[in-house]
Amino acid sequence: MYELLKQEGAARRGQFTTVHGTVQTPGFMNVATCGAIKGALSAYDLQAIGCQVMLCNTYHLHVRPGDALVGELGGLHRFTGWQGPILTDSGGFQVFSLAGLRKIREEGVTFSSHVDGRRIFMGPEESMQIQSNLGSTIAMAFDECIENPAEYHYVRESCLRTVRWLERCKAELQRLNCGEDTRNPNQLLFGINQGGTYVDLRMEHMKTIAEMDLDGYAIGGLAVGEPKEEMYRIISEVEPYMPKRKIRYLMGVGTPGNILEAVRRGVDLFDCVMPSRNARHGHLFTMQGIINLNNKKYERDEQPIDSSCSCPSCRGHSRAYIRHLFKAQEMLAMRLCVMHNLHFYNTLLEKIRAALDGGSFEAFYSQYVTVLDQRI
RNA sequence: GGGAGAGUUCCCGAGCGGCCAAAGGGAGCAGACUGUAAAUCUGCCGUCAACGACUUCGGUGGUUCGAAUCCACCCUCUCCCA
Repeated sequence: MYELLKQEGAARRGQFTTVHGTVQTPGFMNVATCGAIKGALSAYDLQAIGCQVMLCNTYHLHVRPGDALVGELGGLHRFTGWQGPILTDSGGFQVFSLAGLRKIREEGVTFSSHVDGRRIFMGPEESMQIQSNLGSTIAMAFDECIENPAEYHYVRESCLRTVRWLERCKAELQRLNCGEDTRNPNQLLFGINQGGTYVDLRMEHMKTIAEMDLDGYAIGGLAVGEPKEEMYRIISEVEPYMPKRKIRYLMGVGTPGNILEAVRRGVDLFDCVMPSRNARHGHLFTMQGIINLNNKKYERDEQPIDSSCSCPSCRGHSRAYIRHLFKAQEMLAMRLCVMHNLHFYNTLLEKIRAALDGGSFEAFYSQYVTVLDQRI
């Protein structure tokens, strides 16, 4: 259940209560596609970096180790050791990212497994069954994340199909939640807005799904190649049609600046692989901007990654040391950097919440919106 | 002392008369990354006044229109026999 606590312009401060705990919003969800944050972080580490929600992936866990196995072992919470809220993405993004390996039909999508090539069929029902087996707190509707650019006609047909798929998802999850052996009878369902870069299709689609009384509403299919101004415009245009009393999630976004802009336009939840992936590649986020620790200029830099940061990595580790660990290909380099970047994202959202609480979000926004995405 | 083999650009290592500034790795330097097929991928990597020029393949001479590639001697290293 979403509760709106305070508003500054379109920006919302709220909280979202689930059976696995309450999420303070705006909030960031930490991506653990295969049940773990890449970079050797355990569920225990998630507490240290201020994680509120863990995000796992339906397709990936279905391929390996198999949702039946996870279910048999008590579901994702027990399996991973993370007791807080878990959101499972539906596999819709893989319809986009595994484009070369799949075929879309009305019933669903056939994938060639990226692991062993075997054929995998996933439609709305299958996606819900898998997510039910996984026992996540929040299930995402199975959608088609459309590539960009795409033809108007194709996008319109795809949106209509995504609506039909959403109806099937909702019906299937209701059925599963009533089952006797269900892992989480309270499993929630979020719908996903699509429409590419066509504002009229976006609005029409949003209006349609807004009437379906879902537990939350996501905007998908953004940050897939379009200019960021276009993404901001689409969020602004679609936002008025999103239910005010439901939580709103912008999928897969983004840079710290993107997040600030989206919060300002009324978004509550985010997830992104950028902090973890970039960390593994030596790119670190700080309140002063972005640094690349691989650069020679940090060879003798005794400062921590970010002097104003209180994460475990910034306590007692210098840039010079972590740079050395990268060059020596020590796993600790990635671990320290992933912890820092995720701590940074979770803390950034915490700062945004504090600003909203204090009525100073606009000031915070203008101070940091350009600084944070800058290379220094 | 005798015999066999090897010395290539920062390192390893291909090349064995022109298509060679010299394959491929590695190292180094820089860039990308947005619901993760990503500890990945891309670019640069002899020098310069740079769509061209110059200097490189242990050293010195030589053969040839042309040599990293062939010949002679020398230096260094490795292995085998004494």
